[in-house]
Amino acid sequence: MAATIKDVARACGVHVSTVSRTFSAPHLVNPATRSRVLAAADDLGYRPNRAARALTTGRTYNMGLIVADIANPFFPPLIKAAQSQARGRDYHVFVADTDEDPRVEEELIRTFTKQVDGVLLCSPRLSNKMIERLAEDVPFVVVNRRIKGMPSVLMNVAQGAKLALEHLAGLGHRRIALVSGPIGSWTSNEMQGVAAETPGLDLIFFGPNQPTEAGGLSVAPEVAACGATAVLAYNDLVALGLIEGLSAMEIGVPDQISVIGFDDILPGRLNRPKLTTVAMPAVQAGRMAVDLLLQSGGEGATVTLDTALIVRESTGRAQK
Amino acid sequence: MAATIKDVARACGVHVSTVSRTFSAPHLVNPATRSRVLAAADDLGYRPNRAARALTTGRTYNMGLIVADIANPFFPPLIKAAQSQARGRDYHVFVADTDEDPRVEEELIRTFTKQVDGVLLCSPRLSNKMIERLAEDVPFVVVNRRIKGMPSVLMNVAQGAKLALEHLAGLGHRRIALVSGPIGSWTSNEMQGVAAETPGLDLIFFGPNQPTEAGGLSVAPEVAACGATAVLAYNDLVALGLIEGLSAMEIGVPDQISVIGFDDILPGRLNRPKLTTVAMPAVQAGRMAVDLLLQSGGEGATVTLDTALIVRESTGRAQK
DNA sequence: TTTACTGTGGCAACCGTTTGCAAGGGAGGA
DNA sequence: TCCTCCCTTGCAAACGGTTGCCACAGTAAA
Repeated sequence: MAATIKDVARACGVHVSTVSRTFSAPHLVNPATRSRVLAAADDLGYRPNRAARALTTGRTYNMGLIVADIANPFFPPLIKAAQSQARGRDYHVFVADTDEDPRVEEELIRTFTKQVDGVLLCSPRLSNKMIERLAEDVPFVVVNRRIKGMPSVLMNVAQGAKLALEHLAGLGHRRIALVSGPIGSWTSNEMQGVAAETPGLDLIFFGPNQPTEAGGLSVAPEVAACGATAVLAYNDLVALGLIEGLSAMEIGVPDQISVIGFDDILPGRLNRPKLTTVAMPAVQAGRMAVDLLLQSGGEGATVTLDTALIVRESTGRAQK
Repeated sequence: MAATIKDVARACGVHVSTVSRTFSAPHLVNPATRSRVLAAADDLGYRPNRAARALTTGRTYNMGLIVADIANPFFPPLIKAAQSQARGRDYHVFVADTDEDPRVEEELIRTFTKQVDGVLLCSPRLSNKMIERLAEDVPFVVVNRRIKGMPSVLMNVAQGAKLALEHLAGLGHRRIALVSGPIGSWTSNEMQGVAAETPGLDLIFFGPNQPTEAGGLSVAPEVAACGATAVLAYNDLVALGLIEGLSAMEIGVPDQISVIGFDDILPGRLNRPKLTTVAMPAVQAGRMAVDLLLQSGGEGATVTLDTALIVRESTGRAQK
């Protein structure tokens, strides 16, 4: 069995409280004693049991990070950024995947409660109301969702969508397909909102769709049939699936249809044609989310991060 | 504050032990009492504190999953499979990323100790010796690494490499470049072993390399210069980077050089040319690893899973 | 010398749960 | 009627730490 605080105490003839203080309040113990304790601890391979410590202090020094789908390349950079930021603050991040299922999401949050000091909720599929209820048990920071009074990290999707639409308009596109994401996605709503407000465009909405390659693949026929010369897709995965589906139908991108995605994930950069996309500041968002959780103590600060249009090869002039 | 077992006990006039038993040993409590307790618990929104429970029982019903790089698309399917398998066994999986850094890996394992019942170590970068030492504190299942006496899930890399080399030989390739992965990678060693034993081939080794797109990109010039007509890459990411680098040098794949990867990740399927690769059974591996951890209690069972060659567009006949 | 601190370390309660032990009550058999 | 036995529940000690309080030096100030 692993050594406990008692073993260390016995080994160097002091009370457990002295050992405890050696680790959690070193200034309260005499340097000589302290080094004796440290030596004994090192000798026995003692490491404080974080779970036990959490029981009395209420702080676990862990945080949870819940994402809808780890397999979506958008998330890993965010996750890595959060983990490394947390590491710098002496925290650890536990990641869990909900499989896009709100029930799993809720269950996961419940499990995290009491095992972590807070949860980073990325692109949640739960309703605002539910999230607010769960927030009574554990502090949240939500990413890509706006909930009143709750700290959140937002990516400026509206701005990105605007840039994308302007880019398409500049290339002569008028009839544009909007391929949205899953129900309950804040991002999807933002996109649609901006598009609807932009004058002079002829929009066709498709959705809801799975936010994956498969989702894009399956709407490809409808998109092809609707007469749009350009597509704004929910995310890069959808865009990629769409291009795949389109080229299976011998429809060239960007020659016959232009496609823009969101996120700027790796496969989009490797794809032929390379994907034009709205880059989301995932790394920054991961970092900010951690900081917000640690600083705010649950108070509702909102951080909005800018997005940027990256023009590559999947968009071109509209054909007449 | 969240309700504790005491609140529930008080609310329905029984002792805490009765409440405890209602949840962890229901058959020991009178049905009438049980339902009273359940009602009160529900009323107060009581949920057992898993950390506190773990303190006495020694079981957390959590397991850790450590991967070298979540951003490598190879891992997410494995992670998802492990999570869903674990969920079916009433367990939860916490994922952490080491950034390919052995020190972070060790630190993470230490953090997990006592917070989980076991750790799934995927493609570890730590030395065998270190892993064995750490195994004294927490049970492991290692994936893609063979360590004596330790339960492990292996993917039959040797078989896959053999298939790949046969495929290349069949296409007339003789001079083949082997682009390996990071130091300490078992997979890399397996590949090299098989290649070295295959007669009639003229092999050139390149390595160690980062197991990423960047790694592939940076060896591209050397590979191009070495005169090989085909490349076996450590994984798909490296293969993709390589193709990218090669095409930047106006070298066509597969016309001038054939490339085979390992893993069968999504970007490889979307890439142009679509990547020929050795598919790794990541999903199966994730499931098996969970089962092994739960069943074996640390005993050293070894499971080997088959791989399969998937021929797509990045390989072709050798040019004379 | 007394007084008043200050630095150090022991004591014990507590965090939320589990669990071995024992006691009380009722039922059934002798 | 008395004795067992079983069912149900309470009691209290753990699990591995933390922390407020108190006591015991020394030390410096009065």
